[in-house]
Amino acid sequence: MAKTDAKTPRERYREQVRAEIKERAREQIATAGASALSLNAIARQLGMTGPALYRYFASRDDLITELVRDAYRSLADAVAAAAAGGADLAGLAHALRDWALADPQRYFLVYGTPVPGYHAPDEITGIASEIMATLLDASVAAHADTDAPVTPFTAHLADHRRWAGDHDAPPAALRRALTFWTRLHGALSLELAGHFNGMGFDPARLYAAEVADLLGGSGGQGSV
Amino acid sequence: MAKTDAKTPRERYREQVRAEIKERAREQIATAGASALSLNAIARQLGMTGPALYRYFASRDDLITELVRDAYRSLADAVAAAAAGGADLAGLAHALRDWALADPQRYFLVYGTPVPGYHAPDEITGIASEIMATLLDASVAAHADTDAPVTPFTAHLADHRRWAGDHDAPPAALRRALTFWTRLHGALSLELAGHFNGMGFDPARLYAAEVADLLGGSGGQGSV
DNA sequence: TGTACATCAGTGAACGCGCGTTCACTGATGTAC
DNA sequence: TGTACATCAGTGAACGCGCGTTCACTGATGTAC
Repeated sequence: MAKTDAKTPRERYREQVRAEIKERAREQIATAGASALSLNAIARQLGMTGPALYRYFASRDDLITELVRDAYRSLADAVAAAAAGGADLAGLAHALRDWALADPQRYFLVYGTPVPGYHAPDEITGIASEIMATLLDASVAAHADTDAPVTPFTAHLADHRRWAGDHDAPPAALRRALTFWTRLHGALSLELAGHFNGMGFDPARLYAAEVADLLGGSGGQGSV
Repeated sequence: MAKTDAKTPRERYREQVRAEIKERAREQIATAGASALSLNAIARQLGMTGPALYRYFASRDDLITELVRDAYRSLADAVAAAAAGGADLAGLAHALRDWALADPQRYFLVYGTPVPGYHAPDEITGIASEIMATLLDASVAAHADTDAPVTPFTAHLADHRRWAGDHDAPPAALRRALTFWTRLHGALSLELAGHFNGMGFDPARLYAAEVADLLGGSGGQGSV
């Protein structure tokens, strides 16, 4: 084992430089948005010339695609780690928020304004499925499903569950996972984009209220 | 009256050219995203040279800011028109979705990834307040408030209602208006960004279910 | 109605810039015998 | 251990490009008397 994946000094150096390039790229994005990312500027920060970066990334687009993939991967890992640590749906929700607040621009790399015409590589859709699967597991574990009423939408989901893969979650759990995703994204993305600034209330409380509502003891919207 | 706001031919011409510039700008944004907007390209499409545009807009940033303001204005008008036409909260929700689907990039001009460091002019925050006020009106009219339970979050909102201006909506209505906004934005923005693509279910039904849930007859998440 | 003047839309040349990317190369690091 | 060769990170020059913006100007449109 140590034999096969032993790394030569050159390999280790390569990986380190790649990592530094990405790090600077992330800084640029955080500072001025993804569209401002410049290979030449990154090279300058690393004390190199522009063309040197082509030893590490085939093109600017390649670098960005890799940053997007890393962001997805990081989110999937954060959620999976929380689940592995025994978190329930509420725990996942707060892991999600922590992850988002730690680096808002990383969040927008995943959920921000799409570039028209851009199509995500398969690897990314695979990671998205991973996240969904973790959500579905927690959603099933959130019980309350046995006596859940059948509604038009849960019925629709029961018939259109391609996105759930081969997960055997009951319709109410499908609905809960989906709602978890859309509602929390709504609250989070408005918060991160600054739309709550100056409004006066505490975004963390809004978020907590939405989470509590999702677990939906009694009365839906308005119960927390 | 006809005297004071009568427009000279020159004024009418100016307004028309300004409108054409904005129209082309919107097309560019819809095609390649806001970062790809180019004054020279717009001028070319209008059969002019680049510098001519400076008769109409002080700078590229100025043009973009105006497009953002127009987008806000258009949303406020759409919502106000629905309300004036007697729409209830559900009606506003569908007016919002129609507006968003009519031009997704316009939606992202309002709710998309923020440019770090950009601060919206006062005029825009004013329009945002208008929208909120319309939402609050409809939220109050959505009754069910008398017997609404006091929750930690509604109590918090009762104490932090700066965003509601001098609207006298009761706490449960504040909560409903806010939730309306965040939940529908969550569902809409994921749909518009293409995150539901290939998942199999019908986004319109998801949206409708969230709307029904907001009006919250019986059982919160899971009732529709 | 006609002439003299003011307004102002649009041009064309120019400035300075930074970008992504290619290419032939140098020189250091690693490998084989 | 030492020599010959291969690998490969990084350079520097160059290409072609398009950008936003300024400036002095031309020429058409509108205004005043």
